[in-house]
Amino acid sequence: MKPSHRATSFDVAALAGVSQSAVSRAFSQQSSIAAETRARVLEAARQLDYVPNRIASSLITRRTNIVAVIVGDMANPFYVQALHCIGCALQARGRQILLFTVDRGGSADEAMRRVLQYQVDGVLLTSAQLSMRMTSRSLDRGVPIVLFNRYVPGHDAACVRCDNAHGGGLIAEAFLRGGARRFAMITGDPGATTSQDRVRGFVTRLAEAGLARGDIAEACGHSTYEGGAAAALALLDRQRREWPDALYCINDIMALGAMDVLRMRLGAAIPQDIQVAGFDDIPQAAHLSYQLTTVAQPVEAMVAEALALLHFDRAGQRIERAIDRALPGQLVMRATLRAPSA
Amino acid sequence: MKPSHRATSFDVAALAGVSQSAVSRAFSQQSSIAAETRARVLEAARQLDYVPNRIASSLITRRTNIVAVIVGDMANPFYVQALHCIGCALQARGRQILLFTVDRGGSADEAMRRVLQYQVDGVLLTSAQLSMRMTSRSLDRGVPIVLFNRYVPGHDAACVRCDNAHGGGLIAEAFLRGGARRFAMITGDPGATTSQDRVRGFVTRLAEAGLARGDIAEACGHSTYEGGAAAALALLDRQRREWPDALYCINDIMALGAMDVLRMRLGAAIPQDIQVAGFDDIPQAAHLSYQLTTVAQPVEAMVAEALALLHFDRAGQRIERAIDRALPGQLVMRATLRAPSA
DNA sequence: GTGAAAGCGCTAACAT
DNA sequence: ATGTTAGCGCTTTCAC
Repeated sequence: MKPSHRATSFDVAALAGVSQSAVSRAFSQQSSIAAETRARVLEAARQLDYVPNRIASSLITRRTNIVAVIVGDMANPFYVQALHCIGCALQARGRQILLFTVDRGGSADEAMRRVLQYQVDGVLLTSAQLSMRMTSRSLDRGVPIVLFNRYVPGHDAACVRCDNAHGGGLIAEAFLRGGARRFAMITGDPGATTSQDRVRGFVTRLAEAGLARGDIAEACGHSTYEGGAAAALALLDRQRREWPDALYCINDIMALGAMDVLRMRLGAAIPQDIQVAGFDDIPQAAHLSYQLTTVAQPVEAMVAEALALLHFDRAGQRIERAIDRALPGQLVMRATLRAPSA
Repeated sequence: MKPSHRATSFDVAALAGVSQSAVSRAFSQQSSIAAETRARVLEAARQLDYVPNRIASSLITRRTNIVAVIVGDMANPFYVQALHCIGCALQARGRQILLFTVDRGGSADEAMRRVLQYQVDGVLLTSAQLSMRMTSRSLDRGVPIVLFNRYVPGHDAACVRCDNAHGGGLIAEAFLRGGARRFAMITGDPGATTSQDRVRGFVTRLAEAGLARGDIAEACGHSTYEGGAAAALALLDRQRREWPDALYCINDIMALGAMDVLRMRLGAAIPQDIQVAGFDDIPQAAHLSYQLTTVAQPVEAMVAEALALLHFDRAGQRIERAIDRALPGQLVMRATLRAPSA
């Protein structure tokens, strides 16, 4: 017969005929306890369906094994992918995600205020802005923060990101190899370094080929399928002969919207009439309908790096600040770019 | 100057010149405390950047304000949508999600074992199987479980789902109105009631129109884009004249894969050569490239219902079991079905 | 190797 | 209305 309520370590101790602290030791790896005693405790625990209460233990150990993840844009498959990846990596280390969602482009300060109520071991922030003040509050309390793909110059928090400028350059080169002459781009949130860097790398590489930024048509879209579609329409809904022959979208989700408008609304053939490229390599980019050429972010490596920066091992220690790790992305050639003319 | 470590209620009490319990009361709504005292406490808390530690308080209140959400299929946009919706609804009530991911089709038992280490207020399970034994363990401990779209007959846990059979019928009727004669379907995990019900409703309605199940071609795909593509290929890669003129996919993500194979690999025109319908109404179904006719699940209502069944108000009380709430879905007509011939 | 005892930060009686 | 006190379930010295 089972107790109607959770068994505690005292219940187990009583059944096993040992002290309560022996029960605690039985469930800890590095405790000195006789193998025979541990076995007896574990058996008693099994009978009572006892599992140590991590919430209770965290009170004294000061580690909850919980990491807060603040996601700013669940509508972008890339961040879903990242979230999934973070979850797997964390679970493999016996930790869990406490999830906080923030409206697209919104401030994470409100979410952070809630985060601080829980004694989380660290905070991972994806695609959301966090004020300096809030960052300091968290860091001062000994709660490390790592920004995922959202570097803020002069910001105190550590940051892991794809080398966005480098990736933008990769796309520019691929376009040039494909024989593109007239360029256009769809940019994202002007305040986000992600967008800025992806644009800068692209423009810089084009400048090396003799193209002035003024010659590159551009529209700013908000980073959704619909945003990409609207931006493409604004950019290209005019006389066909004025069209660019290459369109760079600073992320895949907007590229999908742009492609659909191009083909379905404007009657363009891709890549014959216009070449298209994105950034991120979300799963949909590989769909047969799109076959989008893009830059793949090294998500797994980025997640591994981010978790490393959270410094779980040396809890409570001084947190290094202003770290910025940029990992190179990789060009994934698909069907929206012309193969280099041989 | 700030303390290098988190301030506690004692620190605040000392600064405000009150007792520690007064601090606790100041942060609780329904406590009797003089407005003047509360103000003084709150001001002291502000100075020390104090926030009550929910982990600590949950030890005595036995409520963590944390709800475990186990997600079995992050690759299916529908469950991402549901997760997002759950997060928003929960946050609005001051609660958070502790996220657990499980491999597609895998058992949630292992995740549940981890869930039980935390004192969560409830568990929401989407797209994953949970053994009876594990369900009982959770329920016996007073941790309520609600299955989201994964009804298991005879299972003890409460369940909220879309009326999948009804939805399947809706699709069958729409196909019939569109003049379809020869039917095919791509089913999902044979063990999942979601797939079974969607198939049953479809087949039943077709039977009423005089079609035997044996006349309906079918292939089983695993519920991904690739799975849908592979199933479509297996089902239709033969002489064109043998083709069905209507293809029902039991979820949208497989429908996208099937459509792409149909158009790009098999040269079919949709809906002229073959009509297609899905189920879920994921965001991609509305993309211009797909314009997929489907059944929209009432996600918001389902989430509201699921949270209601978690019974946050009456914590620790007897949990009703074997509840099954099926909410009707709604047909969303788009371009992959022919309009009824007038 | 094991038990006794002291907290971790908080809430909730219980007095006053 | 406020302070005092006793825990919530656990880990961790500290003796033995």
